[in-house]
Amino acid sequence: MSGAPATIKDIARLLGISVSTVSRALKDHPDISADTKEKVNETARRLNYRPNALALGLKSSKSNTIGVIIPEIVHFFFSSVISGIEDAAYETGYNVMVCQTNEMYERETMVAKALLDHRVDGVLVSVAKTSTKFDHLTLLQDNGIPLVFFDRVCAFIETDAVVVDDYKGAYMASEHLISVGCRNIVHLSAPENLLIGKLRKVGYCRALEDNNLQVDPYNIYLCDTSEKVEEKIGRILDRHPRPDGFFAVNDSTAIAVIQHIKKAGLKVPEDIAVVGFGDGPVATICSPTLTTIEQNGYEIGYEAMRFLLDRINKGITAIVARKKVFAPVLVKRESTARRFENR
Amino acid sequence: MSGAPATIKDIARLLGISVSTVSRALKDHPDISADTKEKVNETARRLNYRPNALALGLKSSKSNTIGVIIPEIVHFFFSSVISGIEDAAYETGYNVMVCQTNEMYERETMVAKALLDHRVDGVLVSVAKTSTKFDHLTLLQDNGIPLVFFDRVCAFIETDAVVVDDYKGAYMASEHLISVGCRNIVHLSAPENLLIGKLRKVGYCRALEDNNLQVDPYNIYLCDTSEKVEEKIGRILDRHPRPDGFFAVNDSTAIAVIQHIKKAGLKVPEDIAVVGFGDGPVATICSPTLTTIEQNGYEIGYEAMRFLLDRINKGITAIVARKKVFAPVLVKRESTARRFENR
DNA sequence: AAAATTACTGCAAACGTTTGCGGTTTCGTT
DNA sequence: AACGAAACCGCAAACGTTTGCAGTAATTTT
Repeated sequence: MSGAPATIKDIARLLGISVSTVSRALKDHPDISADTKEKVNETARRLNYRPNALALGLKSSKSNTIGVIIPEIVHFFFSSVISGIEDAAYETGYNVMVCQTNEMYERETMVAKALLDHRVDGVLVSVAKTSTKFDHLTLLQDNGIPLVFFDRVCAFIETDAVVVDDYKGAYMASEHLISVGCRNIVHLSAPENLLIGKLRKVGYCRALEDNNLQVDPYNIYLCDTSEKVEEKIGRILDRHPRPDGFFAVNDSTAIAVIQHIKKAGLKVPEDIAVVGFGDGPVATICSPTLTTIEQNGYEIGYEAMRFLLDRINKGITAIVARKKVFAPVLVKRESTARRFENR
Repeated sequence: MSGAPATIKDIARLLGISVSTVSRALKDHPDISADTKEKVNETARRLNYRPNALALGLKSSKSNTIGVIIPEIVHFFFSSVISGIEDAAYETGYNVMVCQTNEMYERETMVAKALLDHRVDGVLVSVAKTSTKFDHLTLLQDNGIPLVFFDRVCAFIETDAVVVDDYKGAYMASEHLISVGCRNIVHLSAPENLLIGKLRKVGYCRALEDNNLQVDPYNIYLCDTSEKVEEKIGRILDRHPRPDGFFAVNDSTAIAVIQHIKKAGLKVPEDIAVVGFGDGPVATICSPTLTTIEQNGYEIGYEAMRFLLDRINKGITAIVARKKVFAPVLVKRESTARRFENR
């Protein structure tokens, strides 16, 4: 009852015919008589025969598996991406190997190699914060494994990418803060080696400049987690003049800021307005609800998978690098809901 | 540059030696001279040689891959579980295939077969809400693939399981509501075919009985998502006498309830106290913050993976079914923070 | 009745690895 | 000078599958 899975050989032995006949019968090959096919199929069913994907993969150099390299799974945006990838993969008969890097470069290189070992047909990757070298990714490409980036793109590698328009999103967020009267806006940013960190910062700067506000370098903090907010928020709120707006690089940072502002006895949005990035479920749960930039992880994952399938089917080199850029949407909520204060 | 991965044959051909020698050299076999080993290793490095896991798997009937069947990835608890599994797998050199069922029985059967096809070394599963037949899971066992359940256990299959003590958690939650003076407590429950749904309901009932409160069947609603809350909350709040406490089967349901109570002009916890289950990050972000039962997904995933590794190493039948039950912890927050009202 | 067709089926190689066994060298002993 | 033993190395089979080719039997054509 509980043994090794049945093979084509087992069927052949049981029926006293050759494995090639069994193989052809199972694939409904015209060479095989209806009678034999019937018998083979019946026996296959009875033994719960299932073709060995490793053998198939070895023979065809196709594993029907794709890899996903992702910084953190426990994260609304990233888990949404995986969900989109999963659904797209399921529809097309692919399996998904998920590898979490926990933002560590070393682990990223390890999992890239593991995916190569497994001869995955393609890899979707969002790079870790700490990754500055990318040999492990070009290694995949050099071995004929197509790559598609999502969200965290690596600028040094020429391939497809699926992202939201980080620059524009940041610009909209910052301009919205200006439009509700903020004049001293702090930006809590992600590291610059991440393209999203850089682009969102540039969007912030540009929005200020276009609205005749000075970009004060002291208003830009490297601060992209709630832990770092904990560390730095005290100093920031004590500054004179006190900032009147925050644009945080992601929602959880923004919410941490809101909580600390409230704890300090100040009011959001009256004293300080806050905007996040991502529009996760927390944005509607916190109080006040959070104005933020929508970023549809599911769609991003789904589209990235479509790109990858294209590359798998057409050959890795057949396509020039494409880019799918989702337009960001500003979702206005309570954390910026105040009357315009003209000066 | 961008071709098929190098094989042991390529190395053999390049060096004019046999594949067996190369294979042994790479494994540092004593039969092979230091000189040859040196040359082989150098060439392997130069060609970026990586052993083909499919070939290894075929030969050894071990894929070094485990499968995870999970209802929904975009879910704090489940993604935490995956994260724990991932980390434990990474430490032990396993890869993880993640399959999302979206709570659909049909999809669960499909992914189970796909995992069987890939000859995964074991499977971790949390069953879908709609699953009432489990042939697809016994199929795995019958093929020698060990199974371990986490959270959503299937009572009809004899194998290891890792869960929190749902009964006790529900008991604690309900008793806590009673202790802050609630006398008319509604339970929003999950379907009974889910063991967690059943156990949490029983815990609720028992807590009431033990405290000399009648269990009113009308106080138990099948309602385990925020959408269902939307549907049913109006009728519930209109009842006379109005409920003064809610014990929801999970946090997102609890928070949806809180939001609707507030919208109805009532106060939490003064008019109605609310307890959830899960202790996700939302519990500290919502307002009032949510009293809830802690459920450490990461630990559950990690431990489930340990169980599975045990079974993989010792053989599927060598172990009697074990159960790891995490003790639930009641985390008291604002949603039940009110003075005790003795009658 | 012989030849040609049709309808089936089997052999063997290949995918990339591992490994038991046997085969050559090369030495050191006597 | 001859022998045994190290020290190296290669052959071939096996894992489960597919597939070109060749083979055999039955049926049709001439």
